[in-house]
Amino acid sequence: MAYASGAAIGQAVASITPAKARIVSAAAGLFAEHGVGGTSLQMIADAIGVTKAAVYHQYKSKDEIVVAVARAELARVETVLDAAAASGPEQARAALLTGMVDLAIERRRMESTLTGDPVLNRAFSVDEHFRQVMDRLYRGLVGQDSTAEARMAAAMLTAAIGGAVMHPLAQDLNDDVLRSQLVRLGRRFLELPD
Amino acid sequence: MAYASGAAIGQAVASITPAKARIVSAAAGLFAEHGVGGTSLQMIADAIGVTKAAVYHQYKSKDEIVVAVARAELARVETVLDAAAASGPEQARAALLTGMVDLAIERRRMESTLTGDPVLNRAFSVDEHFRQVMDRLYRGLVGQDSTAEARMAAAMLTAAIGGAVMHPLAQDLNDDVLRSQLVRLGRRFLELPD
DNA sequence: GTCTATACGCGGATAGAC
DNA sequence: GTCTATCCGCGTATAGAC
Repeated sequence: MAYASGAAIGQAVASITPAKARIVSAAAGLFAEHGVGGTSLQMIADAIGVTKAAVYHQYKSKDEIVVAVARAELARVETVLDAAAASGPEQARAALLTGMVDLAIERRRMESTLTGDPVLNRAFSVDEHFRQVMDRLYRGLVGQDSTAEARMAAAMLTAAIGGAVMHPLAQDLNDDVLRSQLVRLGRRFLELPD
Repeated sequence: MAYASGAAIGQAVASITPAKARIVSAAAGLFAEHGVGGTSLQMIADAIGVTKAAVYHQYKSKDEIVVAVARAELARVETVLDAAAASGPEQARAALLTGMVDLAIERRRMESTLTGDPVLNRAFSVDEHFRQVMDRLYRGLVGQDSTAEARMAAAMLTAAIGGAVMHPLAQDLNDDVLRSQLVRLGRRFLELPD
């Protein structure tokens, strides 16, 4: 399959009908569990109790569903960025850290797919809007300077958060413990005071 | 597909014939690029220039190939652990850190699949031998205590290293810069002296 | 160890009725 | 919006010759 040009990811969120929303929601969960490649339209259809044809009536291809899921997830990151920006320049970094931690915990299962799935990643990596959002995120975390060290710190921090929530070692920790530890330890990457 | 019980992953490394080694090597590369679900036996066969049937002669199912790949990768982690242990208790943590960094850089492209692929992850997470190796790894990194914080620190550090090497922000850094930054920031995270 | 040939089901995708 | 029915290709897997 060709998997859509990432350009579509960044488009304005089209009017989402309830039927489409159900599909995107179900698809997101299945992608998280089986990966994009391991999720069939039949599985998505079954999950919401309709036939494949009904799914196809909403989205012309699996590709479009992938894009819709990616777009929805990206929107959540933007929400965090906006909220952090609104909290003022002083607390922006800390707010960004806690916001990203919350987001990662919320979608715990999903996280690995979002950051690791080859299909999703390829779609994302060529998408301009996605890059802009990520750029905002990294700048918010490490500041304006684009030294190798600053970039690596941001890379490691986001990878650490995303990877830790679904890590086997963290499986038996409840969300609250997980959150507090992630925020606390995450500060070490940013060299923020405890 | 049923995907093998993880138990098989931990079995002693069977005598690996050259034919099997070629398959495992090709499969590992393809898994990294397309994910496990996105990789067909036809792709593996094509990659090494034989037919599907020839592949099936070596491994009775795709499942077995997945297990073999996982086992091979786990063995590399064990090698790092053994080397670190041999370096003496004083330098063990630092040696472990640099060893894991080297390993991650070596398989840069591969890393996301290893840590993120749902199929691989599920096979791993129920595998006893895998857990033992990971236990050794995180004990080596954060010490004997099994507090939530220690476990989270180990999870975050391994995720950070694995995730950072394939991170968009690190894409334009050469291996040497990447290595030194990872070790430096990793040490800071572990609160080891510079 | 590798091949050709083949079975069988599932995946994505479409047509047309309700 | 959803259905039934159908198409086609590819995926896994097996049999048997060389």
